[in-house]
Formats: sequence, structure tokens, C-alpha cells
Amino acid sequence: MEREEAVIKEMQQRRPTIYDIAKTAGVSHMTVSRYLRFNGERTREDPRERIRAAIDELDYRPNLAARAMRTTRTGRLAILFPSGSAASSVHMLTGATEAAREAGYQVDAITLAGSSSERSERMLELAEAGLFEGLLALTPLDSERQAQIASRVPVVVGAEYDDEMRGIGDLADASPVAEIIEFLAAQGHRTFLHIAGDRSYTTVRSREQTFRETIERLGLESAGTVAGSWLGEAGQKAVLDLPDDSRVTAIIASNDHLAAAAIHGALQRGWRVPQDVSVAGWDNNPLGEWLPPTLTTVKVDYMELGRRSMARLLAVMREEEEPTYSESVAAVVWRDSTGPANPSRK
Amino acid sequence: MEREEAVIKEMQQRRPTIYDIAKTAGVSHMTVSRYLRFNGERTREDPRERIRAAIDELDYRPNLAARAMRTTRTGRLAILFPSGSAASSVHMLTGATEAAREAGYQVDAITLAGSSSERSERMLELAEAGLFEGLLALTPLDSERQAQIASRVPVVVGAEYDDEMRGIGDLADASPVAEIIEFLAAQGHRTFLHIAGDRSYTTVRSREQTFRETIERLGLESAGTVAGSWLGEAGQKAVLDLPDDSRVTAIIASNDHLAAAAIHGALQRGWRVPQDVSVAGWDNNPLGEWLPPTLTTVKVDYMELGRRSMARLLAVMREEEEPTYSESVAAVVWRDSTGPANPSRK
DNA sequence: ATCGTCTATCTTATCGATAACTTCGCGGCG
DNA sequence: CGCCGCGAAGTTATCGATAAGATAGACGAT
Repeated sequence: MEREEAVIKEMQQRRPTIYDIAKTAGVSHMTVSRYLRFNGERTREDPRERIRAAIDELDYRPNLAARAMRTTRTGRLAILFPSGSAASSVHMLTGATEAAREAGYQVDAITLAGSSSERSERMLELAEAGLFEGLLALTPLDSERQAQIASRVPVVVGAEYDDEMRGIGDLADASPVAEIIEFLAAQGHRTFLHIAGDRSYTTVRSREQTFRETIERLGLESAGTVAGSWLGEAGQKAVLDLPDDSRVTAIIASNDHLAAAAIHGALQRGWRVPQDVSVAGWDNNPLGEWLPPTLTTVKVDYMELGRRSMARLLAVMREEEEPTYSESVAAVVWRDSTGPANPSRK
Repeated sequence: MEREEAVIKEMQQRRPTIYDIAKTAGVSHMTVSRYLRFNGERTREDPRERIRAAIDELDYRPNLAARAMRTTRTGRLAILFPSGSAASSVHMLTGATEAAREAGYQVDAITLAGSSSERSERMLELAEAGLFEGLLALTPLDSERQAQIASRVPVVVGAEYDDEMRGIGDLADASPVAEIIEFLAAQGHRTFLHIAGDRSYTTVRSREQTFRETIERLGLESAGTVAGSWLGEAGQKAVLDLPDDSRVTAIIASNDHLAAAAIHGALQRGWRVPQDVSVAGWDNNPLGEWLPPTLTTVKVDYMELGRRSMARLLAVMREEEEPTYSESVAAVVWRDSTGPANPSRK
């Protein structure tokens, strides 16, 4: 008796399988499998109804692990983030997930912690675990590892956090920095300061490089780059530390937070913004629109960026050519913190 | 010949299994399995070395799908987000992932789109797919579905986006609103305006309710609640629409963006902040520290929130009691946008 | 009437791992 | 000397699904 009870209990707890469905519907498990795969289209009316009823009654749902093992088709993709990643990644994730869903895939986001080699190791595990059909990495990998991973599963590495700063990705596209400098130069600005933020970010190094190149290309003067920290205090200090006779009339900051702090520092010194000094940020923080003066910034369409990254992965998986895009995902938003240079401050 | 070539090619492409390892090491597959599970401790020196060499040579990695099917232990948990979720979720994810890693689990983040019932449906699939040992849902579910899901796999529902606004979660904790109001009332404020944001957010409704209850409890006067949108313009308009003889001296906004816009509106009207009107926000946007005046706000420790949510899930999985916390994850950050009431504006 | 074709269905094998049980080899002890 | 115990290694079964091949029945062509 006791034995029987235990069995019953187990039957209640165990999840139903296609064999259970088959038994209650009075068909073979293969008929159930076919019913599921072809949505009942290759099944005759009579057993089809019984199968449907059985599925309903037992509340059956397929075991994806078992299916994945047999087919290798899992319908799942993974996006890998570095663990300390920024808020923007939510929007990238949203865009990537949308693009994947349209192609019939589910997306899992996985954050990777640890050193670059540890991350690569973990990524190899994921690539070979048989759970995912493709990986979209927004974290850089050991380059040797990367080839190894890609030999098993399609992998696309987004550029956002690429340690080697290869300018392959949209996120590393710092062209708005050039656009801002060009425009301000046309308004008479000659001496520029760059407040760069934490150099461990690829994007920071990329913008810094663009800043230097553009200054040089246009024959302008750089008052240098201040880097090291994302803290507002660093931006403020960068401005307070300028000599009194500094000819800086334009400040390019790596994000809106640093830009706002720089404006604060400028006002502390009695400089007017933008009459005495122009300041531009990056990120389109919503508060920037309500600062006095409203903040010129760069708006990045992270959702589109995520969509494009995913499109690249899907193209690789289908062995198609990777799509190219003419439109940039970043655009300058001109507001009141930038304006013509003050001739008296040259 | 051709046949042979194809076979060779397939052998190169196919991922190695424990059987491949066993063959090249000259042992049975079970010995390999034991070696892997017990880290070589129950294997004699001689075969152990050969197995290790074989694993190294073939670059073997276990197929998690197969293992999961046999054991049900997968070592993976999933966190479910609603698709349009906020930036804060990155930090929650980070915290939750950390807590899970400490307990020996990997975490996948999955965003769910669609209506509440569609999300529940998809969640049921995930719960029954055999891929995850537990689910942490930050999205509300049909309540009937929830019981069903939980019967198969441990599930914890965070309150952040709970449609029914049951005050179970830390994120719905609007007590800082009460704290702000109490403090301002002690400084002589009598009439309060609430700018609430989009009411489809649980947290918004929660704060609105706390606002109303606190006003009533302290016998203060409410100038009403403005709700409907997260756009800054809505916050600005809320202030501009106040009658000239309005006795409002304190404005509680649902986030820093609305608060900054409200300050802007107040300044447009010629009101000084905080001398004529005090304004408080929510979210601790970094720019708030650099606004003139610097913005009083509420700082929420989202990482801790994620950690706590995960701790709840882990407790449920271990059938332990859920931990309780005495410390709030939200704290008021007092800055210059709030101050004593101006007696002449009563 | 018989045969072949087509389709729905059933039976058996398989994916890659672990569980359960069996066998083997070695050393100690009566 | 033979038996027993014990741990390592081997054999077979199993998880839940799909693949491949076999079978049965309906139907049209010969």
C-alpha cells in the first residue's frame, strides 16, 4: 500500500512527457511528437482531438533540454555582457531581443564577471554547452579564444567594450565628437579641452582619439585631455584647474554628468556658458534638457544598436553577408550650452 | 574515398563527447563521467592522466543539455524582466547575479514581451522546459498561473512591476516619500503638489498612495496629483498651471527628470527654489548634484534590491524561511532644492 | 484481383550524459 | 589456501525528445 501511494505521489509530481500524452490519448508517442512538430497538420482528425485533449488535461509542455539534445536546434541565443555594464545595455538588450524574436529566436542575457580570460573561458562553456545556437558578445575576448569559440557556434563580438579598440562597431563610432568640434571651430573656437572619463572604456579611448585627430586635422589647439574617472568632481576640477589666462573656449566631455560638473566649475569661476565657454556632453541624459543652460549632447540610439548587432549575428548564422548601414546611430543634439566663441577670450 | 572524407570532416566538426574521450583514453565512458563528477578523486593515477590528456587534446566540454536531462540539476536560474524595463534593472540584475554566483548558480536574464497572460504563458514554458532550477520574476503574472508555475519550479515574484500593487516588495516601498513630507512639514510647509509620472508603474501608484496618506495623516493640504507622463514637459506644465495665488510650497516629483522640469517651471514663474518652493525628486540622477540648486532626491540601492530578491528565491529553493531585512534600500538625499517654507507664501 | 504509391502510424535507435548494478582485482584474515 | 570486503572500472538502463525505417490501410492504375 505504502509503495503504491509513493508511486502515485510521484506520478503527480513528475512532469508529463509525450509518452504520458500518448498513453492517455491511446496513440504512440511518435504520433504525439508529429502532432507537436507539425501543429497537428499531419494527424487525422480523430487522434488529433484525443491528443489535444490529453495535452490539455495533463497540461503538458515539452522538455527543451531533451529536444535540444536530439536536434541541436534550441531556438535560443545568448547575449553576453560584462558584469559592470552600463544602463545603456538595457536598451541594447531590448533592441537585440526584438530583432531576434522577429527571426524566431528567444534571447537570454548573461553577465560575465572576472578577467578577460575568465570571461572567455566561461563563454567557451556556453558556446559548447549546446544550449545556444549563437552568441552575441558585448564583452571582449582573448582573440585566440574567439576563433576557438566561433568554430563551434556562431559568435559576433560587438565593439562596445572591445579591449583592442578596433573600430569595427557602431558604438565605438566617435564621429559626433568630430562633428561637434568642426561646428564649434566654424563658430570661432580655437582651443579645446577634453574631459574623457574612465579610460578603461573602449568608447572613452575611441572618443579621445577622435578628439585628438580632429584637433590636429583642423589645425586647432588642444588644452589636453583629463581622464581617469567618471565622478562629477573630476569634471569640475578639470575646469577649476585651468590657468586664469587659459584660452579654452570649448569643452568636450565624455558624458553629460561630467559636462554638467564642468559647467558648474565654469560658473564658479565666473565664466558664462556658452558666452565664455561652450560645453558639450554625451548620452542625452533627460535632465540635460532642464539645466541652465540646456546641455548640448550626443544621443545614441541604443535600441537600434542592439538591433544591428543582432542582425549581424543572424547574418553570420545564416551564412549571409553582414548588413551594412549608412545611418549613424549617434546624433548631436544642439542646445544652449554651446555657441559662438567669445573673441575677447582668444 | 569520398565517403571517408565526409566522415573525417564530420569527426572534426562534431563536438567530442565522453565516449570520444573514453576511446582515446582507453577507458570506459563511465570512468570519464566519474572523473568529471568527482574531479578525478575516485580515479587511479594511471587512467586519470590519460583522461586528462584526452580532454585536453580533444578540447572537450560537457553538453549541458544532456546533463540537465539526466539530472534535472542545471545550475541555472532565470530572471524575468518585462520588456520595457528601466535602467535600474541592470543594477538589480548585477546584484541578483552576484548573489546567485555565491550560491553556485549561473543566471540568465530573459525579457518577456506581450500582455500579462502571454508573459505568463511564456514563463510557464520556461518553468517546465527543464533548463532552470528557479525563476525570479520581476514582472507580474496572472495569479492563477503563478500557482501553476510554482508547482513545477520555485518561483519568486519581485514586486517592482506587480500589477496588483501588493506591498510585498522593497521597490514598492515608498516610505521615503513620507519621510520627505514629514521633514518639510516640520520646516513649515503646508501645501504639497505631487507630480506622479506614468500611473501604469506600480511604484508610481505606490508613491502616490503614500503621498495621499501622509498628507492626510499630518493634516496637511494637497494641491493634487498630476500624472500621466514621464515627459519633462508634463512636470513643467504642472507648475506653470498652478494658479497665481497657489499656496503650494513643496513639490514631490516621481523622478529627477520631472523634478528638474518642475524647477525650471518654477524659475520661469519667478519663484525661487527653495526659498519660494521646495522640490524633491527620486532616482539620484547624477546630474542632480550639479543642478542649480542641487536636487533633493531618493537614492535606491538597486544592486542590494537584486541581491535580496535573489536571496528570497534561493531561500524558497532550499525550503528555508525567507530572509527579512530591517534596512530600507531607499534613502533620502537632502540637497539644496528643499528648504524651510516661505511664511509669506502661506 | 493485384500491385504499387501515398500517407498516417508504429517500432526501434539515437542524442550525451548519469544512475544502478555487475564485475574485476587486490589485500587481509581465518 | 580460499573466502570476503572494498574500491575502481565496466555494462546496461534511462532521462525525453526526434530520426529513420517498417508496417498497415486507402486508393488508383493496370
